[in-house]
Amino acid sequence: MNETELALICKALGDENRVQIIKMLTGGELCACKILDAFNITQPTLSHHMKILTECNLVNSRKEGKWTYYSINCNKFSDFKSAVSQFTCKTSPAKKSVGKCCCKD
Amino acid sequence: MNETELALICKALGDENRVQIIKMLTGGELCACKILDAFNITQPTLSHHMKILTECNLVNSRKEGKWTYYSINCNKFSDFKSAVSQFTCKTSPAKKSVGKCCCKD
DNA sequence: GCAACATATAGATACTTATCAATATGAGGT
DNA sequence: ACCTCATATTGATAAGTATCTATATGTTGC
Repeated sequence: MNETELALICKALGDENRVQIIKMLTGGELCACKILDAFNITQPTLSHHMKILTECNLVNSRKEGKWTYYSINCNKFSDFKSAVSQFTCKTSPAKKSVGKCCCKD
Repeated sequence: MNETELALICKALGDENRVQIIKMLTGGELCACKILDAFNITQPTLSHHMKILTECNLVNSRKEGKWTYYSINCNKFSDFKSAVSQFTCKTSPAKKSVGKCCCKD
């Protein structure tokens, strides 16, 4: 996963409502109305959030009759998790600057 | 890590410049000027991005003389990674709706 | 076909954000 | 003290976003 896509997914998760939605969806597929019940937002607002989550492919949608069901896109979500985990945390020693910035070496 | 904090960190990572900055910092501590060199942005813009990254504690800053050095806050970053990985991906079967929404069961 | 329902879209508004130019702050060196 | 350099802050602006109300679309049942 490249940085552009990673940033896009992070942006999608950069809203507490949407994090909560993802959390709900980890329990399995849910219909929009059920998600809506859990929040203090209007139906169009939920629709907006779901669009953001589906457009970055983090969430799948499926229509069945009148209802729309949402679920986590496991493949994309795994990609995201592994992209995040690839940022390994090296505690490199600080470069000693002897009157010079590191940049000027 | 609660959802509020997770969303805050994701929002910080929801900008491609900042993702790139984090990526650079995985190689170890860097001074601001070196980061600036790598981007096509002005110095105040970088300062703005670094503020966002430090205010959510994803990045440490350290002053040494005229220079400011940035590094990843490994603890916070680990917390973030584990919070993300805790969203396990259950591929639960879709609830069969027989003329009813799942919500109305 | 029509009414009821679930969801999406359009349009408006308030808020936030990314960016820049200009300026301030603070540290070192002369 | 003054100049230079690195970074932060301020203020402005354009773009993006979260939310709402109102309306459109599409489905189901009568």
